[in-house]
Amino acid sequence: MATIADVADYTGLSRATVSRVINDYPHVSKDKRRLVHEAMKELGYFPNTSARNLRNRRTDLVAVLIPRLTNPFFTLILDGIEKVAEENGFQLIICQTKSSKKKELEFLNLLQTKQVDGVIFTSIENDWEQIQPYTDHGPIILCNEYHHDATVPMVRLNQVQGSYLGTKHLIERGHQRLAYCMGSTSGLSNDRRKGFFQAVNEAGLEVKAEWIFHDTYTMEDGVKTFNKILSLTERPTAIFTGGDEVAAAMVKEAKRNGLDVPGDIAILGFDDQPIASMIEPELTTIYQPGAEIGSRAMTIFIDCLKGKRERVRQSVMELPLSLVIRKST
Amino acid sequence: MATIADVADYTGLSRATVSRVINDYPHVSKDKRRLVHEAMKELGYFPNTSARNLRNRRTDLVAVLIPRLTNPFFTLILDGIEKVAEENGFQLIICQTKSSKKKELEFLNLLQTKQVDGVIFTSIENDWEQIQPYTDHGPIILCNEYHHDATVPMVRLNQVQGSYLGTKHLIERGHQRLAYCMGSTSGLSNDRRKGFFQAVNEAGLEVKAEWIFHDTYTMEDGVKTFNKILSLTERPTAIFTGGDEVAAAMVKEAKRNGLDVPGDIAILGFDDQPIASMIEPELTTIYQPGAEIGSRAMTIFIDCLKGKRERVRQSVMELPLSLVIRKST
DNA sequence: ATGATGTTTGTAATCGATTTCATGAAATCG
DNA sequence: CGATTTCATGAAATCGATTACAAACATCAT
Repeated sequence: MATIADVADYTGLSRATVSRVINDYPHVSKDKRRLVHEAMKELGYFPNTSARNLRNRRTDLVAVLIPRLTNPFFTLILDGIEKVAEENGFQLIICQTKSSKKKELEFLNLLQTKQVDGVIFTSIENDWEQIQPYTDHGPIILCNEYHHDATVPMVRLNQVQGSYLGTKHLIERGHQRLAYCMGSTSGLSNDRRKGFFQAVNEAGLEVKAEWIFHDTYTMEDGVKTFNKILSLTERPTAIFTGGDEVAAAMVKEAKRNGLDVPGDIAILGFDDQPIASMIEPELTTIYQPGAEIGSRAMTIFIDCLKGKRERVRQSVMELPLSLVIRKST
Repeated sequence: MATIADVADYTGLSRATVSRVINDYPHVSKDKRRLVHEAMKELGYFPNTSARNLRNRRTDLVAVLIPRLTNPFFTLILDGIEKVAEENGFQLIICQTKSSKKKELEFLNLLQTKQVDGVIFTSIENDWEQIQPYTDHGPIILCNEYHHDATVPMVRLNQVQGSYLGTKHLIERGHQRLAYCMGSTSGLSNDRRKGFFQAVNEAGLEVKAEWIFHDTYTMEDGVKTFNKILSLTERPTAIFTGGDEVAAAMVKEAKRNGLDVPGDIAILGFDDQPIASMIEPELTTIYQPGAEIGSRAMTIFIDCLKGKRERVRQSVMELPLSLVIRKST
């Protein structure tokens, strides 16, 4: 492969001048500029990125930590990140953590070894205490995650507001007995729970303990939980779910039981995934602007890198969720 | 940041010895080895990747070209690629082409400038003629794509066999009048068409021209096409579709029209996407082993890089599709 | 003791760019 | 016209590692 020295020799100029041409610096005469361009083409020369990175102490590479590539919500975030990255000449390295603490830390090596300029987390497994030391080595942004004591910029979704919105919608449709059905008890769930009860309390409604369900992640879980709800003597007339899959499964199960949705029972999804508009009736659900938080996070990242923004100070940007009213409520 | 020279100074050893310790070479005495490790920890030293890459003439980075990050089939491929990459110490740079010829070529710059060791295409827009020159700069693998005149390894799905399988299944269920409904007229579509007619001809069935539909990509298209089918005087009893979304839309529309699936009309999906098992009735569909071709492609890539395999010779690996029988046929 | 062999370490070249500083030539100014 | 500024170019240092080669020393067989 041809190097800058080859181009210099070929043209009879110095490496410095060739470099100036490559980087389009001023103070190079028209002829030499042309001469160099011709030589580059003639020799099939391309600047070596590793050499440039070494010298420039930058790689224009960003590591994006993502739990699962096959989770559409995270690829949506990735898509948003990519858009801004592409516009600004950054490349992304994908780091699939599979929600493993160990892997997460391993990927942070990329930062220490300067293989990347910085890191964007789209989910975080370790405690902040573990992550904090790495902030010395470059910008770290939390996207779709919130850690109380994190000393970096965070972009998150306002889950409280989102589930408040959805719950209020159910109440406005006249429902008095609401079931709440969630996955884990993570920070995300807590927020949603908070929004749910905020709306419920505001309306002066009561929610019985037996109307609250946890550990409902998959479609199978959804079917099980739905049947539990059916068997209740005082049965809720609306269900707030933690995801569209679960909601879709419930709709399916409701119809199998001869119930009309939303006539007999209303079901609210979460996430506005493709399924939401594919089933009958189409799901009313809550849209999370995944691409949007990705773009925002990347924009903030770039600002940090350019020093336009403090990178080791906590800052929180919160984006609202929105209600997508369809036919299931 | 500390450099190898700092570690050398700190320990009173030479950079060479420190390097030997970093890379775990033999012929370093126990004490010095320990000494160096202590110094590295003490100084917070991490080897600089750009410097190593420059010297080693490798980056352990692979560019993966993908049309859309939000397309689940491609993220499945990506997932397969990632698995093997991770096992072998490679990182992936994602290059979203959005099916643009221009972007595709731009990303190939990464190869010329040695930012990556090679490239895996999961879709290809340009003619091979445009791509061919880049093979000089490192391994290029085609994954999920086939170009007749490409001089590189290709891993592809046997679409002919897949659609033959699906069509045969419809015929075995007793259907005599089959509708065929596809998206574009790309190579992929041609293959599927071939498999379809292979099965149809084998069974001695006739397919009327009016039972063939094109340009059916989205759910809306699916609804439209379905209604066209409904309005036919001699109506097909089974529909072979180009994707699960389209099939799902058709199922929905069939039910809306009071038709029983599969009783009145059978509908076959393609791709086995999550929706397939979420709708009622669950879709019979054709599974494409996306992760599998990804893994295979990455494995081949590594072999090429290590010189274990010719990298500028055409080779084709074909993986079979399989039928997932559910309730819609 | 001698030479052969193996271990441990260091010196210096190298990978391929960018950039500081110096220098001479050309342009501008009073 | 001399002084000053701007332009065009090159020499050489630098970024931070790896490695070929050489040298010093220890080990071992003869």
